[in-house]
Amino acid sequence: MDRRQQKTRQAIFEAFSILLERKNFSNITVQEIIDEANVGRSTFYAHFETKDDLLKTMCTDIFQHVFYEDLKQESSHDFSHAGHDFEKEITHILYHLQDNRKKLKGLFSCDSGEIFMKYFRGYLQETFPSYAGKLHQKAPFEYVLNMTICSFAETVRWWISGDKDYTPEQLASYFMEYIS
Amino acid sequence: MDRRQQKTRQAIFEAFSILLERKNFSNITVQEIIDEANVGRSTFYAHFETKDDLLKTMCTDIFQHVFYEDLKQESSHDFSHAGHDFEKEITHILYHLQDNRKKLKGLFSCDSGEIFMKYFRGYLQETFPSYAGKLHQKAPFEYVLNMTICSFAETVRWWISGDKDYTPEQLASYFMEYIS
DNA sequence: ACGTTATAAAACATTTTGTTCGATTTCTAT
DNA sequence: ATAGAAATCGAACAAAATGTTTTATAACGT
Repeated sequence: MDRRQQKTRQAIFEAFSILLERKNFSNITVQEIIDEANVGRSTFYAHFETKDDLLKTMCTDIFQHVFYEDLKQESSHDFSHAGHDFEKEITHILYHLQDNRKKLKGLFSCDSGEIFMKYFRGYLQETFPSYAGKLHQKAPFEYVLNMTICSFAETVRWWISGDKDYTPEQLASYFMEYIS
Repeated sequence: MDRRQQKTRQAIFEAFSILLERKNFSNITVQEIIDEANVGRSTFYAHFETKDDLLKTMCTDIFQHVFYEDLKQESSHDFSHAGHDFEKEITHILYHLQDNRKKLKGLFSCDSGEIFMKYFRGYLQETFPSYAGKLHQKAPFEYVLNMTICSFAETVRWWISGDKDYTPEQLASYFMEYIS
């Protein structure tokens, strides 16, 4: 990828991130984004179809890092094998999310939050079913799984949006206690 | 209130509700709303400042009914007295929400969902703290309360959005099992 | 150093928004 | 029933935002 493209892409991402902390996604105009990012109008549209597209791209971008590139580098995470510890797994994800705190905060805010959480839940669908399956409850599995995923996503949101100073270990233990 | 005002207000609410099931809040134009509602442009703006205002008004409108007018008519709900049963309380709320299923479904959908859930959680803040206070967990009260409220809101969303045919009693028991 | 490709800047058509005004209909109170 | 008040319609309008196109310039990779 061309250096210039990387630069503009990054500039737009950062500008967008900053603006999201200041105001709602729906009230942000393309004009404001390109002013903050200091790029031309046509350049924006060369990279993204619409503002929605920008948001979606940013979501996949972040989660791609958190769930694949970062996590995959560490060897100790084979979800499928028997002795695997769910709480440890959660803690690891929290560490990687913590590293992206700055980028994440804006995305959690009001309008964009809905889209962002949708993506987040999508990625959690890959990790959580194997754990939720072990909980034997009277409620339908479908319900328990959905709730477990939502609860984790909300836990992270509460942590990041509220600037809570808990460590990943603490937060993971609170979460585990809550869903147990 | 003038009959004409009631009629247009209702027509706009219904049109909006129908459109929300078809497409995202942010992609709905005022033009589409007034076409569907069959009212003039100036009439729309006589009732609501903006599309956002319409959404907010509709949210408060619904919850006002569900949490005050409907619930207050029944005598058996004194949250403060000692023998009060949380699960019964939940069940009651679910009954009233069920009556508004049609109106609610659109509001839960993507873009509007974030605003709607915010209002929903706001109303739950009045009911839930007294219950969440009784759960003694290691996690901060603030966290447990937030999670309990979110979990209930998500439970309702899952129920309504997914057209699940569980009775309020069933759903309440699933929820109670989940948070216990 | 060369051809290629991204960007900037400005101009533009289009869409959506929100306002205004006069004519018309519908309400309420008497 | 009727007169006065109030809400609606519809059309026209200004303002703002979107998305596209063009050309010249600058930065890139080989």
